[in-house]
Amino acid sequence: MLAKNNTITHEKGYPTDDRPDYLKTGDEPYTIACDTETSGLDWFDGDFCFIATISDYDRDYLYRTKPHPEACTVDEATADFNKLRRDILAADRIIFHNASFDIHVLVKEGVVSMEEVLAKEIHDTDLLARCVLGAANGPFGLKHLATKLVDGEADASETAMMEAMVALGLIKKVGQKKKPPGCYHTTWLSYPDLVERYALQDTRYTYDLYHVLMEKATDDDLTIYELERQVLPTIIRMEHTGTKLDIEKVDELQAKYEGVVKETGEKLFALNGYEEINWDANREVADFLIRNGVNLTQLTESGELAVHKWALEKFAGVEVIDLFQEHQHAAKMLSTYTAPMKDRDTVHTSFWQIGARTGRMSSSRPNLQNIPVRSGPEMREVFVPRAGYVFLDADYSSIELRILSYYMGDPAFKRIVEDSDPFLWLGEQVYGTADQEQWKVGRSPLKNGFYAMTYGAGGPKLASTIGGGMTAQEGRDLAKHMKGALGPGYKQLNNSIQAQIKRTGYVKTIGRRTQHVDPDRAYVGLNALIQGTAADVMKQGLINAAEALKQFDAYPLLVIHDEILAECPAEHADEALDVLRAAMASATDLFPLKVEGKVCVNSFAEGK
DNA sequence: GGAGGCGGCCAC
DNA sequence: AAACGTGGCCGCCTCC
Repeated sequence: MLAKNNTITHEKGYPTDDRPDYLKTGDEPYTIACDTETSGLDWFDGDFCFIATISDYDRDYLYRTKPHPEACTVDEATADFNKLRRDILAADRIIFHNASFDIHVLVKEGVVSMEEVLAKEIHDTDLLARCVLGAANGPFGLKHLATKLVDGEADASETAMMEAMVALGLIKKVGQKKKPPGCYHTTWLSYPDLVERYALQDTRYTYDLYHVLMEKATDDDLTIYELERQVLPTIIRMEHTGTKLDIEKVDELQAKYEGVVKETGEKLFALNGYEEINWDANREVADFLIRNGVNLTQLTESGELAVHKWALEKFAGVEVIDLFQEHQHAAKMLSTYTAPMKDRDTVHTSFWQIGARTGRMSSSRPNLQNIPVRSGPEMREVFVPRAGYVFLDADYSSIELRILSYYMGDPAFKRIVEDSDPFLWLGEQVYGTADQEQWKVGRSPLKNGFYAMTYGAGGPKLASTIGGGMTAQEGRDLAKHMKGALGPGYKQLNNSIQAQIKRTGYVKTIGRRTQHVDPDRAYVGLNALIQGTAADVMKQGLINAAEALKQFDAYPLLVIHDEILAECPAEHADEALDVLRAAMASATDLFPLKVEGKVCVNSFAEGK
């Protein structure tokens, strides 16, 4: 049974003597690692920090920032809080594991201001690990990395605390991931020294991990890590600022989609002989559709009858199909998009700075990088500029094609990409005429097909991407023609990338970012190189954009892969847009970048 | 009840 | 010869 023990002090929580010398870097700049223990994960929404820990080259420090009935009075917590502030401000360099979260917590608690902490040299062992080990080689949790690189027993350190949580009835079993709100705080109240030892150890792991990874890092790794470090403050500020929502518009959309669900639901209910049916249960839906005369044939991965929209495409116009599709779309809008926005004035997404293995960012809770646009602009009307501000929406135009032409190095193709509409040119090459009326495939599907091909699609996949009843053989022919139009440079590039992957297991982007690719999937190499290079460009562009927008009191809010949404005082809109476009375009001079942009007075919907 | 797989669908 | 890529997240279902 776990014993309570409130008497330990935390001046030295780690056996420092047996650590290698390179971890004991007492030199300037004065370097600390810092970690916070919080009641939950929503830094902007009511959670609080009860412990902070700092490790430097030879000591571990604990700060109880909230009182504890047995271990810490209000006065002691106040003293710890003030000491924490002093010690953070005394550092030159601060290492976090996932800096974004801890910085939000420290700022929200009032320990330091955003400007005070971002003035430090901030490091992040999550980003560093992804740069050094390769972003495809996760997981990147602190415990996992520490076990691999610092202390083989690190994984076990969590077990004791999990046992305490089980003893308290907070979780069912050791290893359970989902924990109730305030779980760590509640555990601290009963087992303070246990939780505090755990907190101290994490910070020590973070400090050591930084030095171990720095030892391993190549010059290239440090180059790309430095880019990540430079962009980090902007991303934290974007999360902190958040995006304003039109609450009434959310209500309006919710009411509209609820109406659609109700109306289509009632008609479908009637078609099912007034028997209840769960429209999210695919087996039930398949049975229902068959009973209504729909001849389903396409199968899912596991051999069930598929009811997804591509399988139902050929039945378009059949009443039961149209009703079902409309019902599902409305349900999707409600559950995924309106629900997380409901009754919120501002939405603070979390960005994962290296969220994708290629180096792209991802967004979650909620994901603001996949707000619907193809089915209509209305969901984007929910996102509005603050009073007195407008949005600036700027995106890199056909950046992937520009990167492809850069890597191909073919001057003629380069000119086509830079000076004309490359997809009109492509259609002309494929169909032998500039007259689009005579093309079998229009510009837009051709564009989709082209990207599918460069990402490794074969004939059948290409055909299904383009749709319109194209056969697999026609898909193969089209791929052949498109490759022919690109000239020998395309094949040479693809071959050399695949050869390098089979030889070394990776390729490197222009930002020196390593793209590890499974040699058995070497055909994804071109995509990895292009998408990764686009990510490098965007990150440099975001750095430039944030800096350039400052003069107008404007700032970025969102990054959607090749697009930046910024907020700007209305009176500077036009000038700031020009500056933003120029800043993004100056991200690299290896190839010309074209940036298109719009001022959106009312909402995000005007960007498209 | 939680974890994870699956089917499905939104974006670039 | 053939293989589209990168994500997040919804609800259902099965397993434990």
